[in-house]
Amino acid sequence: MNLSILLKTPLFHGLEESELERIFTELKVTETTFRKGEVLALQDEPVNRLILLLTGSVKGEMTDPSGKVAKVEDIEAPSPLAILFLFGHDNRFPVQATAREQTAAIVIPKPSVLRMLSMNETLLKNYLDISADFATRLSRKLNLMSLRTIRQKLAVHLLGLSKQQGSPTVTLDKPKSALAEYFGVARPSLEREITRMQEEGLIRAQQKQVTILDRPALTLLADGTL
Amino acid sequence: MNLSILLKTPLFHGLEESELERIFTELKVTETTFRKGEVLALQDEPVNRLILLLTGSVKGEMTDPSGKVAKVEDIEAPSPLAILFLFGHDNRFPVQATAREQTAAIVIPKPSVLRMLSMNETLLKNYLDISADFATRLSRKLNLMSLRTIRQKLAVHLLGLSKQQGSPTVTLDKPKSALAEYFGVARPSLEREITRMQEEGLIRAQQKQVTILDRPALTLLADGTL
DNA sequence: CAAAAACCGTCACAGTTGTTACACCCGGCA
DNA sequence: TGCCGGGTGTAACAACTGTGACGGTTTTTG
Repeated sequence: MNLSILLKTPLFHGLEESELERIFTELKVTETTFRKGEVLALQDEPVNRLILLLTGSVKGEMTDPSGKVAKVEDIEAPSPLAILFLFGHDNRFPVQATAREQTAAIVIPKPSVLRMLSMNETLLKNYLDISADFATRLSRKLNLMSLRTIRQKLAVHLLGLSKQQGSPTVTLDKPKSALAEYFGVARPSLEREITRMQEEGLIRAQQKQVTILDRPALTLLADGTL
Repeated sequence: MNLSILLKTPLFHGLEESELERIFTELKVTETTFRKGEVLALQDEPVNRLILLLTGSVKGEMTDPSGKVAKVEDIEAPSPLAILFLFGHDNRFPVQATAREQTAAIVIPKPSVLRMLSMNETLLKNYLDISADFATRLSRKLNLMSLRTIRQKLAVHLLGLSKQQGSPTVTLDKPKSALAEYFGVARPSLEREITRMQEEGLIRAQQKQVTILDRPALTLLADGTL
């Protein structure tokens, strides 16, 4: 197994190769490969193992009882799968995971994960950090979704980007259609709101570049004061 | 310090008292008391310690730059504070935590938490389970908030309650006004939707009792097929 | 380089939701 | 008993958002 790839992943970052080898040997961890279209995990199946993607990518689909696909999420290697749902009571995969291409992964049974985390404090910290970051994103998105109007969501998101990029002029990270989907709103509605805010002089938007013109007003919007 | 209280909390459940004592002695964990109104944690302050409530309760407030209070959440002892945000990068308290009454808590610095979790596998599993359950709730609520219409939210929520209570007739856990707030919608809008669904024969609602009459239709709604 | 695909901006219209307001019921409490 | 306060049911109207559609632009890709 190629340990050097693993050492570059967030989960095993900072570990010595020898240490990792020791752990994997003791836990009898093995590598599995999936061909395109193969299913790594079924929706609603209990999560009893940790799946770590080494190469390739996986498609997460939420299929309804009626058979229609609801939500899709793509996960690229190297990355863990459903790390947040490995523990807890009544923990099941929220989506069905299917290989989008030839994909290599290591699969570690839940009890072994526990042992592994006990064996190395760095590993434990990495695991906790990854979980927490995931949870933070979840929490942030929940906050966003809790906002009433598209205007507010835009305000919050733009201020966040501005803070993150350290400039009043921000570059949108995704196409606007994807942004609309992220907000959970229709694309034309998002466009309309951008147009309005521009007409009102709150922002200036050209292509993927958006400049914040009236920060105080945006802040008020984000606060829900308005 | 009263360890027997702690042993009943989810985090320390299943541990021997002697074991817990050993851990706390080694980590030099101490108990702190807060008077009513004292601040346990500031909003946006980096989370560098785990706060475990022993007795009393805490009020979580999200204050805006303008000084207005936005969201409130209450946490009763015994319970950990912001357990999900202890790790991760750029992890800060999402709310300001203020004691609502005389409150006792133990505060464990982040490095000590890591050591503690390394020392005992049961403790580690408890911690991971608690985090995961929290994340699951978060995820579930996010799903709910992602639904477009109030009708869908109601369908999902009712089906969930029905499954949980094991009966087609469910008892609402909160007053309808609180339910509306949980959904993030206006109360009259929720009432209207309940009325409509009753007129259409999907449910029968009287007071806090709601009976599911047309489960297939509700399921379709929940799937987003409709 | 040309065709295909993805993205963008905009519109009219329909549907859903929020707002505000009023009446009612019920339990606690002086 | 009579005055609250919280929770409930309902209504009219305004505001916001989604839908479906169209033409134009940019990017990808063979």
